Amino acid sequence: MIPLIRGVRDIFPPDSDLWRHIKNEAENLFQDFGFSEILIPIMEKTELFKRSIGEQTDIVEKEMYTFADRDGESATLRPEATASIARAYISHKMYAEDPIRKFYTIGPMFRRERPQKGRYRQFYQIDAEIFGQSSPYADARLIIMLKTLMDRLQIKGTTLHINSLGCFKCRPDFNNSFKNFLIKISDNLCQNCQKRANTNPLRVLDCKNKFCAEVTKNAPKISEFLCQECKEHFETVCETLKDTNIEFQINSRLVRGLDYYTKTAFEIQTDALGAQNAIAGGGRYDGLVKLLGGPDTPAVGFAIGFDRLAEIIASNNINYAQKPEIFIAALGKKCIKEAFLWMSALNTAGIKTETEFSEKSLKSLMRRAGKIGASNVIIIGDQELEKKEALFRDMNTKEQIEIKFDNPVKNIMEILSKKINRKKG
RNA sequence: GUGGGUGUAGCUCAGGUGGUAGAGCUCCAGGUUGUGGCCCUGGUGGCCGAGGGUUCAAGUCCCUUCACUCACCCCA
Repeated sequence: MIPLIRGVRDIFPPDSDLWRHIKNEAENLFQDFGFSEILIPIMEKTELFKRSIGEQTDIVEKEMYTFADRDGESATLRPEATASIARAYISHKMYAEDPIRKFYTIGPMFRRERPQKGRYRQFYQIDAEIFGQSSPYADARLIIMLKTLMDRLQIKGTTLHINSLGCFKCRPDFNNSFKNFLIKISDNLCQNCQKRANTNPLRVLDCKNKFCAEVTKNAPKISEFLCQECKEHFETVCETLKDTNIEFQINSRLVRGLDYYTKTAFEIQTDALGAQNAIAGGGRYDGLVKLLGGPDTPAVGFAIGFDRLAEIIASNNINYAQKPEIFIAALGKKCIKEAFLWMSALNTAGIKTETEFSEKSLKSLMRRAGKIGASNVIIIGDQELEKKEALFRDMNTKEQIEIKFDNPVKNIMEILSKKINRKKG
């Protein structure tokens, strides 16, 4: 047997049933919010991710699946979706026809980290982005959409953390002040943070080391440095969330791992997945489109960890598998042939129907019908074949009635619709 | 990249001081003539992660290796 590549996995029933449920809920919701689907490549030129995510980030430095294509070009398996969507926005000059665009995409991402709970090398993200709207209402709308999805999927015990990272005008001031602070307390920081103090100071805030958290307690806060524009922006986002009854907490230590974020940053956290506490994260990235060679375009987006969502929902033990409406139990060769024809006709008519192709006892067939959760069983044996009347059994009520062989699809649909009416009535 | 834990049937796991593998669930077939979920009976299924060593004899001891897993790191 050929083993799997580390960090990748197969998703199959019952998990894949749950996955389909999540995907459907997300897509329906996004459509309601006016988002269109965009499909983007699994791989891109390496340069795209280096430029957008940032050379100094962990993702680019050590986690990307980068390889030389046969012509020598450096290609990379996408570690996230935002860069590609921004690239697509620019390369098709979408802004020319309508600068305001709302997209979503669902698919696999690749990062070469050490696998652990809720973390895989091939993992799936549900991603949504808004281009061309600088208003804080765009941020709020996205967060509302995200929260609504969590509610619809019945994800409980989550907290929404939100922060503002400032913009290109005010963040440098904070960075300088923060760096100076770090230099003073440098000796008390962990080794990692001492390094980060130079390369990517904001990340020090994110350190889980207790001592680092302690000594940075009195560090300058980014909120004190925000320019008027950023401040108002953040306040409006927070107010809007309050007005729409969305609970959140302002977390001044929330920093994101990608360089392109500006202003609003947010994360949905859970304690259900061990160390992997983020199930969704996002924020505003007003500089990215320009950085990638497009016009100056504001943008905001988020990504949800699909695998993590699925793992949380799976603990509810709800079965999302499709169950057949009808199972045809056929006894003997002739009846199996008849059953096959009925099944095909019913499938074509849109009724979920199954049958068994091999000759088995009725008991065995009934067991199978019960096992796969069929609501009704149609029995066709030699007696029925002769009378040209099959037996229709309701598996819940155990009622059995006879149905004529002529036009079985029509007869069966009539029975089924009567039942639905009875349930409604 | 660094540490800890674990590797025995499809799944969950038993297998003191070494003597050539078990249970529950699943699956399959029966429990009298053509009817499911419960129950009963029987059956299928494992080179005990892989390689090497010690021994008359190793799932059980030693070494090596691989995989999985959790944590650090980082993020979704």
